Amino acid sequence: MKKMQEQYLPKKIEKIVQKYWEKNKTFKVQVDKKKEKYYCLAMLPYPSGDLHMGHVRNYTISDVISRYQRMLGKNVLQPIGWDAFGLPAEIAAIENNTKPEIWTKENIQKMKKQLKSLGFSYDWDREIKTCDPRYFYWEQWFFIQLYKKKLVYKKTAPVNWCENDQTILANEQVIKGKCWRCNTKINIKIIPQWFIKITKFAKELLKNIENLEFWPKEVKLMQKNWIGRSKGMQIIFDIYNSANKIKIFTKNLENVINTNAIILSPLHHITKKFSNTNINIKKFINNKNIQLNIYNKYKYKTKKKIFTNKYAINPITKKKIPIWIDKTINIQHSYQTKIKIIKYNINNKYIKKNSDFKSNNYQINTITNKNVKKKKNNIYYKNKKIKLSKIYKILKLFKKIKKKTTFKLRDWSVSRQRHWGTPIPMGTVNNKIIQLPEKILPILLPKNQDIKKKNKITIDNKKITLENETFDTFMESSWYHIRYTCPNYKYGMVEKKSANYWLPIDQYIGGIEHATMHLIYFRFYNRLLYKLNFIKNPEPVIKLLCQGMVLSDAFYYIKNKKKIWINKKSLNIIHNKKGKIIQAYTKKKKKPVTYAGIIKMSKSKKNGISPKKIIKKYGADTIRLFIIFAAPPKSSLTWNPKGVLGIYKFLNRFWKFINKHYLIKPQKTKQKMNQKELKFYVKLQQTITKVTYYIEKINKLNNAVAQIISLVNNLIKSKFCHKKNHNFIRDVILIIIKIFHPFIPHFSFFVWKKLTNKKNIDNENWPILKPNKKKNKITIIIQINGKKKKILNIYNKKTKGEIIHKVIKKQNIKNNLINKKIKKIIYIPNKILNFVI
RNA sequence: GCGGAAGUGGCGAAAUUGGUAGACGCACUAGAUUUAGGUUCUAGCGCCAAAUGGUUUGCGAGUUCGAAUCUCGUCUUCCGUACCA
Repeated sequence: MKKMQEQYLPKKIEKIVQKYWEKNKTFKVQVDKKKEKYYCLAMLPYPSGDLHMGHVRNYTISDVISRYQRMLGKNVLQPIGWDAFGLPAEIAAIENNTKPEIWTKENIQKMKKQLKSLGFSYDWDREIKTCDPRYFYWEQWFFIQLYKKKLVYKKTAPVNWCENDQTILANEQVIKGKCWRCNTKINIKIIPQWFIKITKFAKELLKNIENLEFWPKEVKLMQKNWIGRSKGMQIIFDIYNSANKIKIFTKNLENVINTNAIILSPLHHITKKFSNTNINIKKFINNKNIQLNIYNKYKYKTKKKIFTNKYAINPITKKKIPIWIDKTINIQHSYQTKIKIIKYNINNKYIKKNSDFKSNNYQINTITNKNVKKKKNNIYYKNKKIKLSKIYKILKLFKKIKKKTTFKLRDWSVSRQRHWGTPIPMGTVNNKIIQLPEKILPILLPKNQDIKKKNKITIDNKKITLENETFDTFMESSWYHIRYTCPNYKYGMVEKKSANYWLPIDQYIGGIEHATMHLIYFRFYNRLLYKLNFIKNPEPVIKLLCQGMVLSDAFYYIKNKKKIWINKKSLNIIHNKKGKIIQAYTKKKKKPVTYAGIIKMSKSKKNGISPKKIIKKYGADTIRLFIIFAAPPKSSLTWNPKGVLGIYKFLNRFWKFINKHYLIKPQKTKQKMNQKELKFYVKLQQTITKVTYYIEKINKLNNAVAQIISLVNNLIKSKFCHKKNHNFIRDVILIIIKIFHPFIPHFSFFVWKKLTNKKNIDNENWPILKPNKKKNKITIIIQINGKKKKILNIYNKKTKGEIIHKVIKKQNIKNNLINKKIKKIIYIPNKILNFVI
């Protein structure tokens, strides 16, 4: 037996272990029908440069779960790849005077190396790069299939337009209504774009949310609201002195009676008609004055609303209702749904501010919670009681009303006016749209990076003008989970045999920010592939885990009215006695800075911590263990350098402790456990049960680690370490190492090899210990009016009467009960005894 | 604006889902060991109080024998809001 290093040297051991895994392809998996499969997937990273802490967290959680499932004897698939197309590559290419593909490739190389240094158990043979033609080939092919099925179409839609740069901007590139580069005011441009008919599946996507048993309820709720089904009625309003009509959707007829204004979006077709005869409206709704995505009404500095001088006629009350145009109505939304009714509440700001509403003085019944029930089926108009059902019948007779169900969900716009993306496999011949023949796929990216130029090809003597736009990158990330099951399959999009075996994903892990968009597209795309008979499951994911963000301290000072962010390292920070930051100033110039609190790690705020440096200093196992231990996966995590050091010290202690005991050869004779050992054995058994529960049932990995750390510290401090029964300690260490393995795989790999002198821990099973029967100690809390007064330990079952009898003899209970009348005694067996006085 | 979530010591957090609030760890304090730092070990540690004890889960009400947990109101922070990924 070789002597183990006294010192814990993670750098050395981690390299050895990682090389072993790589050489032996330990985590390569294949279809094996004899084994139960487990597909564990973390959302694929965008190759932005270096790995950041958010990645480390996401992939560590995924790896812990994968390794745990592997120890349960399952065939675990944990793949990784790169979401390689996207806007940042184009921006970086311009800034660094390079090409997006070169920048992306370099980043992938860097980040791959960093991922490997963290010891994640990926099947690297399945690595996918979405910018690889072998990948997007099938995306283009599938789009053509959808086109054939009439599930895609082209229509006009608004985009952000910068007049100065003559480019279309992403929402992110618009800051406070201005271009982020040249500060020009942004306006909208309406251009033709490709759409996928996700709305056709709105009902199904909504209904199936109920079947997602192991998804977080907040995600399900957000998706429900995003799809936004509402059942109601469509009512037709005539326009006064005009042949035009306005269709209105409402859930409640009462609202219509009380309506005192109709508000149109600037892009509504009626608005356009009005603008033809009214210069003021024309000026007001000029594209230059309208912006996309205004969430808050008060962001517009200029006039937000304009009265059209037109009135609609309320089909119920026959009153004239003023029609207004409001720029702050979400354009994207109202572009389709067309109309909005103002609320009937008399306190509404619209009514208070605008006299036009006031002049329209018919009776308004403000509804309060109290009288809403009474009025449910009736309304009061001019003090007369009218049945709602009667109104409905009359309106229906005149064809002014019909039942309607609407959805908030809009069709998926997939066109992007970008170079660095999957080319859309469509074209035009003599201005007529055609799909490209499948035989010429994949359509590669044009060498010419200028998006404004259209390329032409000749096929079968036809001159085809190619679509110069590319797909939304959500397209790539919507089906990668399927391609991972057959990444190198040449004869089709999906190899059914592998897909049927591996899918659906058993555990999917990613940030909560993807709760609606990505995860809805993901479900939608999976459903499409299911409908077209490529895969067997309509839903992609059984269990979903959404992890929080990684935060850290941030500091800034003000220069020229701008915040200049500064890294913690170049500051002297003064804490108060209790450790709170009270002051900070720069090391060099002693300039005071402002503490911005604990915020999301980002390059721009200069508060990022490089995982690379931490790995170099303390090793992968330390960073893995810390990031899991520091916070529950769901909540955000604050980076604490001292906490990392604490974990490192802990691993050191554990390493040295093992070193002390493994050197002793196992004893041949079996010995019985003594009392202390038996007690520890019970704790070990309980710990395994808890750790299993925390990992598998509630994903509270931080609690699992807390349990193990506590157990190890208990072991190190225990007095039986130097007793004769070395076998006991050896056995205990081996079991602890097993349950610790998913978290610190290098550490455990090395220790296991040394202790067992043969085997590989990667093939070990999760330990199960039989509970050791012990005398049952029962703790009963004695309360007076629900407040704890005493803790009573009993060893044999006792009746309520016996316990009360015993308790009221105790001095402090006696004191509390003197001269008091006991109203009630509540007894919950083996738990609580509460005197109500 | 709309949708979702969170708020517990100096800090990260725990609380078996309505039943001992603060497990586990960091930081801090005191002592021991030590070679300067670090390491390691022992003890203490929500707040008030010398102490019996009292009081504490953003704030304000309510339900209950009993509330961090349920209900209503309110404040703050974070995520998303359809072209960042």
